[in-house]
Amino acid sequence: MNLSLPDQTMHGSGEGCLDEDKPEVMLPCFRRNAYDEPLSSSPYSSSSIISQLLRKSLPGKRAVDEGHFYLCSADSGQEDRSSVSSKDSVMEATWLISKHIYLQAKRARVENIIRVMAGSPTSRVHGDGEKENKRKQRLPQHQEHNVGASRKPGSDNSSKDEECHRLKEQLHSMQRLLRQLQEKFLQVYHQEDPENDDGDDALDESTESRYDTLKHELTRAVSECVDRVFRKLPPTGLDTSPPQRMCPSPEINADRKAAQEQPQDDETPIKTRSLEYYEESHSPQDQTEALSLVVRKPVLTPISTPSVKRPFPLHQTPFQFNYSAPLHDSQILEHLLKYGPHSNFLPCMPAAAAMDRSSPDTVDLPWDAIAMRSKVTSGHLGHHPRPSALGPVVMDNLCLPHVKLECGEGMAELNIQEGLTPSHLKKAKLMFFYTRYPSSNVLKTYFPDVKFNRCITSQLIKWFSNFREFYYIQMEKFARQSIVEGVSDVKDITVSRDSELFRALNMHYNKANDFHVPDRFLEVAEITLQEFYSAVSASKDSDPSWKKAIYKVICKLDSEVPDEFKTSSYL
DNA sequence: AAAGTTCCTG
DNA sequence: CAGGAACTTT
Repeated sequence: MNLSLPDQTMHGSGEGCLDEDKPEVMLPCFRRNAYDEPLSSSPYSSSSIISQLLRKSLPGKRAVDEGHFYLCSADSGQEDRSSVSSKDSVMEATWLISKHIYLQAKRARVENIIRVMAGSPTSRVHGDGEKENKRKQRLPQHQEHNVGASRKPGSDNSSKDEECHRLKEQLHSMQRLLRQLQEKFLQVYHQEDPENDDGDDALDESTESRYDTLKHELTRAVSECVDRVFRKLPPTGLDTSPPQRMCPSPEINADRKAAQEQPQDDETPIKTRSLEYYEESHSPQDQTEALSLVVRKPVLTPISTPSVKRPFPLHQTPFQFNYSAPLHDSQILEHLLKYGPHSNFLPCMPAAAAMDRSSPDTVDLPWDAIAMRSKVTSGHLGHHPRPSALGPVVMDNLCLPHVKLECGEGMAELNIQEGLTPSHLKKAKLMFFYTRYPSSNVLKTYFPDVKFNRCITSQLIKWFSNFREFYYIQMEKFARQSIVEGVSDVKDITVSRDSELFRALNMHYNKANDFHVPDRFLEVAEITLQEFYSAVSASKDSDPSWKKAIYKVICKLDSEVPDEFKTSSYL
């Protein structure tokens, strides 16, 4: 059956916002591809999707392998495969993949609906259930509700509803992740692109391979996601949970308390739920800090090494996660986003990259068995000599079954994770060590997993405003204190990691003390303190706006926030 | 007018 | 930290 997909999805509203549920937001050149016919007769083949796509769009052969996708062959017949093509092709591929996923999933859903309807003859024939009115201009908050013919069919067909919801959720989840991936691609390119005057051949080379790897992993991940969607279609609209492989016990680092707070997904629908989290006792003192550090740890799989590989470079802050919503299946993508393609630590697809070398079409691993979720609270407030090395390590992994969660009942919208989570707050705090006055643009790029709107933006800005407030209050306080203590020379004003001031600040922005505060911040703090000291010493504080001058100085001391922070849920 | 800040409160 | 008022800046 050739299910031509409804095409009302093609009114690209120019450009602009990467509004969520608009998978159609594609580059023009992808809008009219020959997607109308199923790309593959076997929707369950998880790997060759991209290949098929490529083969389809370009008769030529050399496509996938080199990681170079020449997609718009039709339009750009004269396109010279010069240097630029690589970059563009990657992005295009990304978009294409995105589109493809959407269509595949959509088709899956349609099939599902049809299948369901087959069982209930009375159902309306136009079960198209999908006519998302991309009306939502702004005020994104509001729930575009869940289309779908099976919205409130009556009192039965609950399984049908669930399926639809689940599918849609997955779609959204994947779309969001894809968008993030796309952004990441762009970021990466924009970073290494501008003036490569450094002209290191070595650098170029490594960059090249980086992209290749990234691309391949993305491709694989996407394929998996698509495949996953299909696998999810229950033959009978019911249980599809594949055999679940329990995850071995996690290794818990002694110095870490474990997690708590289990998201609102308590009522996990029946089966699928295997062990969710390993709950460890956690010190009551930590309770107050709703923040939890979550670290992914490789699930022990046949191939994973016995020793737990540290999921992050020593010099780097450990990744912490905190999903405020149940994870979806597209964890591979999430992983890519968070850890990057070179993390050598693919919890979702254990060593997929590594082992996959030989068989491109491999990976038939049941997601349910691999997908896992780790969680851990940021316990201890103790001081670690090497915070960054220790990091929040304890975690637990679990085989997260697939989706569940139907938010409440009305479930006006899928779990799009609209708001900012405690993890975001934590991340923002750490970012403060680098920038005290981040522009909204910076915020946008550093919080790729956040769907920005006025509220979110203001909230983030407000956060930094609050951070600054605390910061300046501390500065003034300590400046006055040192004056009282008789410090007579500005030169005697210093800020080291041993300083009380630093302690206070660190406690505020890095409570868990698992982040290595950059030296630069110490410098900035010192300068700030000196500014306050000088001002107060000179009795400038008599002027109602004496702080303004200081603010002006400080805002110029902002520095770039490390790229690691750009990953979606870093921290 | 809108965005961004600071300041003050709770 | 969120809200809101007041003010500055664009």
